[in-house]
Amino acid sequence: MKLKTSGYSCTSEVTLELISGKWKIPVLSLLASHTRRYNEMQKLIPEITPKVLTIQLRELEASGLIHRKVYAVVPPKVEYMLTELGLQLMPALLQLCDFGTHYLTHIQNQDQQFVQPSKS
Amino acid sequence: MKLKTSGYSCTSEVTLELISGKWKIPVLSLLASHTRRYNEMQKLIPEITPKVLTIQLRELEASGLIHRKVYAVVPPKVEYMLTELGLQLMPALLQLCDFGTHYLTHIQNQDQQFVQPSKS
DNA sequence: CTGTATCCTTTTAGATACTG
DNA sequence: CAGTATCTAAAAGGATACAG
Repeated sequence: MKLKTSGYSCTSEVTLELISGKWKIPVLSLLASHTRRYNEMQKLIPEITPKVLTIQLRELEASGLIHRKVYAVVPPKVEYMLTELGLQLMPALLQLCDFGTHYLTHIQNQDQQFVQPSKS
Repeated sequence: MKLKTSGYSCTSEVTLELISGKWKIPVLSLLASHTRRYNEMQKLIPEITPKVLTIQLRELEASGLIHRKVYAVVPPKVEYMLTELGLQLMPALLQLCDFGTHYLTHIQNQDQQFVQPSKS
């Protein structure tokens, strides 16, 4: 996932590209509060396979949003954490949450219009 | 692209799903300022093929972000515009732009560190 | 003018087994 | 523990031609 350097109609596409990937948001959410180890994330997101987890982590690392800290010990120990840049992404992510929440309630209320109130 | 009703770890994933698609942001950007006709958008985004443009428009319509207004005339006339909900998405989109811009300058400055200043 | 239909390529993710 | 390797499936997008 190398970021294009041109051809964007809007810089929001850059951000979108950074967080596009089925497990990027779950991973970033985990790292928002804690430093996490590989194994730990696998357990917290049981549906993700090791291959895909590795890919998502490597892409986030390559884009500079997270840092991979390797300890030279046996057995291996690797910690992942947000970078300063990754931390700066959080407000935008929160706003996406806000709209997502708004959207879900909006959709729900739309449905309600077609539900007949019970005439008790 | 039917929206899942559960299984999100965060509601930002809902929003992300709504705007994921190679041409969704360009389309939304066009509609942010004007009502647009199909043909008009094809000309403004020349790289998009009619099939894909139709798919993206239909998905945005299905998710309630845009409205498709059909005039019963010959030759056909169809106008696309943001819904109220689509309009409410704009602040989040702007914040994605902000971070995207910030990200690009950040990356650029990182590169600069490896450029040796010329010793004239 | 506003699309559809068909075929093909690319991208992304999942299943499963294995390794330093 | 922290990954790789291989194979397969599904989703997304592009090229091109055609239709009401």
